[in-house]
Amino acid sequence: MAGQKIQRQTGVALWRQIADRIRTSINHGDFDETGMVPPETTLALQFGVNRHTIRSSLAALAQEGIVRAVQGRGTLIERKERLSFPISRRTRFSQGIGDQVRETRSVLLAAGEEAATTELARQLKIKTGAPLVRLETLGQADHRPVSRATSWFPADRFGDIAEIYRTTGSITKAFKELGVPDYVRVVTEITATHADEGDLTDLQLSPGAIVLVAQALNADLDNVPVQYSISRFAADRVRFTVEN
Amino acid sequence: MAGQKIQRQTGVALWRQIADRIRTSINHGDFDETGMVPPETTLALQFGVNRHTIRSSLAALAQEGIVRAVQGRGTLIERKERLSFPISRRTRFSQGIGDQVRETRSVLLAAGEEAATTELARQLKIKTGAPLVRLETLGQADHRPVSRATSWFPADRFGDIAEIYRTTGSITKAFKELGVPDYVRVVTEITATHADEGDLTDLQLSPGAIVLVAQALNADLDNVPVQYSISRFAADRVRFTVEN
DNA sequence: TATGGTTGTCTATATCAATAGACATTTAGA
DNA sequence: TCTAAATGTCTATTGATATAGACAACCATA
Repeated sequence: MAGQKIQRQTGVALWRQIADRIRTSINHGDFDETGMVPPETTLALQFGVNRHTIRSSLAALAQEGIVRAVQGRGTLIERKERLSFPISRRTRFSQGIGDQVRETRSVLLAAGEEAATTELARQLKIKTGAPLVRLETLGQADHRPVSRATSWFPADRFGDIAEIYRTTGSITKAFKELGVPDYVRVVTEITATHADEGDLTDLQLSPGAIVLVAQALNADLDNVPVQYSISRFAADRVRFTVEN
Repeated sequence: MAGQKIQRQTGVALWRQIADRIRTSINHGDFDETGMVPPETTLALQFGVNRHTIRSSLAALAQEGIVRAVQGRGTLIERKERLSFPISRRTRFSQGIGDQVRETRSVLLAAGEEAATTELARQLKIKTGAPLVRLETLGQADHRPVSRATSWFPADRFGDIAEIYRTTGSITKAFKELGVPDYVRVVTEITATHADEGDLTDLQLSPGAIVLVAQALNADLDNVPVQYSISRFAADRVRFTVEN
């Protein structure tokens, strides 16, 4: 556990800061030898806070299913994971993390049609107001939610993509059926922010958590934009890897 | 302002959540027409909180120099910025954002020698314990801190890099003097976390802020690793752009 | 100069966050 | 079976967070 001090009177409660730090340490493998978090009294000493504050932190982590406290023994680590998510010209959800998990799945949350806003039109190189298909999807790895994405497709070429996606569960396959045998990632923009209400429910996050936001543009092999998407990842579960 | 509700009893104070949201809206250009933040009473109504809570949020933003309240008129937007930071095979700090700001600068905070840890040795493809030069640098754009980085270089090839960097203020130039005419980014890992104490001081962040963390490996044209670095960016000031 | 809209300041109250201490309960191992 | 070490529970107190209401001070403008 790095010796960074925690911040007081910042609008972020100590128990939350400490919970975030312990979660990071778990993901980093700091406690792999024992498979347990250090005793509450030890942590309280390390962080310079009261034991009750540590208990609040561990309670939050237990709520997330990351640790489990056993009276008399200690606090066991139940789960640790931070998926490495490659971002490259050939970025696809399932491919990159396929070797890190047993099963990846993509679920359609919602679908609909809407007119292109100025921003979406600029990205997809179409006219403002042109019809778009919007898909809301949830990416899962081993039945754990990892990302939630909103994607827009030009409706003239991909009017039926929602239905095809619903049956195949794959954007790549849907594209193939609609005459796009292959596509590439043109650009990805990455930002970070606090989790909103949708993130909390869809990604099963605890409030105050951080999400990584990736805005991506995909194009077919003729360099014509086919998909613009905004994906939100649980920051403590993934890591983006940019291979150049 | 997006209609996301704010979270109560999460360990993150309401005033901080709201401050983050307002800052994002400012950066997004939501208030560009008036150049002002909506009145406190309006914001209180929108977020469903007391006016005093909004005042706490605006006070925090004023502390950051983002807004300035004027009695009788309203709260003026003083500054908005979110630099787009390209990540590519030829990523350098100054080049990518050069057209977005008037001046970029890099300052040496500290330098020293240390032995390679297992992790650093693996990245740089050298032996564990081999001597490394460590540089702590601060990247600035128009005199505003944007990123703080820790870099490691194999000492056998780059033993004098600290001194050369101190005079030139450029890694690229230092490499050139040491016989590396060109170098490329091999891989970049991107994560996000809360700001630590060093971030607060060096990046002039308010506590609880988010930082984007980029761990990067650079290699020379023979594909020999020359630099491993961990950079921390103020998440509300930058956006990573991955061109593929 | 009168008015409406805005920020600034004050008091009061309730709840959350954090500390402090004491003791019970459970487990593993000597 | 005793003991040490760990988590579980309880009470009490302090400071930060949030709400509520009232009013002052200031600005732009009709």
